[in-house]
Amino acid sequence: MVTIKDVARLAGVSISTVSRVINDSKPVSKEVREKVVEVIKETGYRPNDVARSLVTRRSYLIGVIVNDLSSSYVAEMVKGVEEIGKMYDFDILLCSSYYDKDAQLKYLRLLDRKQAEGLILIGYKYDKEIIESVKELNKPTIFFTRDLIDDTLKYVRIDSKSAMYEMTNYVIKNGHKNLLYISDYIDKSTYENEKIQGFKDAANDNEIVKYEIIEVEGRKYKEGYKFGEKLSGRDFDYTAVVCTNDDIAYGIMNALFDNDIKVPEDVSVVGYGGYKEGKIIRPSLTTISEPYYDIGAVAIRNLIKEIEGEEEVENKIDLPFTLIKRDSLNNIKK
Amino acid sequence: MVTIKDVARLAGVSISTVSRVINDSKPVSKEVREKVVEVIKETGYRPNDVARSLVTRRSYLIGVIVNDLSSSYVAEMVKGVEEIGKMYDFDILLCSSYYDKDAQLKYLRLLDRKQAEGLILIGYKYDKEIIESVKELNKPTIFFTRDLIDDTLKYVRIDSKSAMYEMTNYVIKNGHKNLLYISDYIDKSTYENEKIQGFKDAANDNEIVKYEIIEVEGRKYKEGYKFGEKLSGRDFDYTAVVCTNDDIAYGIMNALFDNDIKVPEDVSVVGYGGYKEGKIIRPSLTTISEPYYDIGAVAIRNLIKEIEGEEEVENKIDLPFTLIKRDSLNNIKK
DNA sequence: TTGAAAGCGCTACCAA
DNA sequence: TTGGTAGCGCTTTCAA
Repeated sequence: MVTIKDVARLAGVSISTVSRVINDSKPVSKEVREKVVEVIKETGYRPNDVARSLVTRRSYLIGVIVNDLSSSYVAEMVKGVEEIGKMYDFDILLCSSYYDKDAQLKYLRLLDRKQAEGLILIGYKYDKEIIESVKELNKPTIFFTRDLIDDTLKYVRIDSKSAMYEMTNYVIKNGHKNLLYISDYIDKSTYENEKIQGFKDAANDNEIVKYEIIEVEGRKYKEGYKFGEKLSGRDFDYTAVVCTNDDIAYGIMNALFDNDIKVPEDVSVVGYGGYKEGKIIRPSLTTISEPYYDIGAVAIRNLIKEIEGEEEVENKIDLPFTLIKRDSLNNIKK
Repeated sequence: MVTIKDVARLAGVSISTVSRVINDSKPVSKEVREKVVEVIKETGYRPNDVARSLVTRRSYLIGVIVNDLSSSYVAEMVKGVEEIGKMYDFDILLCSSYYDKDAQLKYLRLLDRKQAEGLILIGYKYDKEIIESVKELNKPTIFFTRDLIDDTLKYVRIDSKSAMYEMTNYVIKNGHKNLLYISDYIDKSTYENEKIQGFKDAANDNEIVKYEIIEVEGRKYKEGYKFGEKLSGRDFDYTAVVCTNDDIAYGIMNALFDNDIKVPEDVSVVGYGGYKEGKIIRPSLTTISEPYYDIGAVAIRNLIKEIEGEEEVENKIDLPFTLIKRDSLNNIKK
């Protein structure tokens, strides 16, 4: 391994000079610079960022803790984080905790020891202990989570109340008067509460609309499917099912399909999230698209701003959603 | 920021002693150890891994370069890499190149400067220049790619020839005698060549089977859909379509569905890959499952073995595939 | 414009 | 069992 010392010796200059040409930090005479550059080329010298980090106290590392990278929306967010991070010469240290609090704590410590300059936490909800640890670290941190329990933290988020309001309204405009809302956890996360509120508001704004809210245990495809089977087995007069997320919607749609109930002819189903599968599944899913890539991108952009001390950064950043109109919702207006 | 020096001073010992208790590297008397531990607790001291790296010449960093994290199979592999890596105290530096050669080169240099101890490259195919750069770095490296152009490199892979043989055979066993194989790039990657060979072998082993091979431009859903539409528009007498990957299969199935051609009643479709969507789509997709998580896990496990100099590691690691029998293939044997 | 030297926070050697 | 110290590879003063 060739070091700055070797280059200096071979070029017949001091290491200070070599440092100057590498970093372009101070004037160096043309001849000397050329000589140094030549030696660097010949030797294939590459500066050691670890040593550099030690003295500059900059790591250009940002720690990202996720629960599960195999959720497509998480991967999409991480992609946004990574790509925009690289634009500003920051690198991503990836940690996946698989919903385990102890793992999250461990990674927090790890990221601190590795001198990460900022943190991005992407997860369903965070324990108070995690929040405390994050605060202790005293590093720029941005959360993306479904449960906003601390107002002093920085979040990137979607206005899910408005989103669900708009979706519900769209369903009603399509002639639906008897709605079923499928929730994952009622009253256990701020995000879900907001969605339910948006749903209720839209329903209540229209007096002839009846609705019911049912909680399923979990928020994955499997639980959606299970509920869909239950629903198939009994008489119901809902004309539309509004799901709190796409995974549940897929599950319900498939269970209905497998039980010969036609979507959207017999009953409409809409989702929330805008996962990739929504356009592949048949009928394609009407849903709210959350801009996951952008969420990641905006999160890291703001984090870097804060790291660089550029300016005061917003604590809460709201990103726009999109209503994606596809085929799983029937227009039943006569 | 509290350093080892502060701890030493506060505990009234030398920094060597503090180092010893942190690392448990040499015997320290009980009383002294307790004192030091106490000071560490009080001050919240955390060792600086950057400084440690500099002197130990270990970074415990592994660089992972991918093309696109939003491919579900890539995310799945990275998840395997990350989780198993963490088990051995290695961290993942994530770089996503979006199919750009220059970005790949840049990340190779970056990872070198950051003192990454090993590299995992996940990509469709690699340019010779990339291969050269990788070799120059002289770091343990493992590839997962569709094009195995250099025998001296280390790969983790699937025996795709056998996999496609088995799939084709299974299709034939279900009574299909007129097959269409959809390839992405004929003769442009070793992996695709192997698949085609497996397909041909299976078809040729059975004299009454006719087949045709068609190349579509690209390997995504979109191209599959385009081809599916073309296919719908004309008369064909294939009874089964064997696709080189799941994305193309989804595209074809949906195009057929949208054109009122029923899968599998009118024509069967099978895929290759085992992406997550395959079990959500209706009819669910018969396909070959490649164990992406395991590929990542095995890759990093072997990389770490090599880094630790534990033993001689295999150059080529073949991982088992699984034939997933689902609903998109019809049994038409009479 | 250049060089010498201090020092970033730590490990590991040698001596006591 | 402990402490002193050299040094990892680099940046950055300070002086020349």
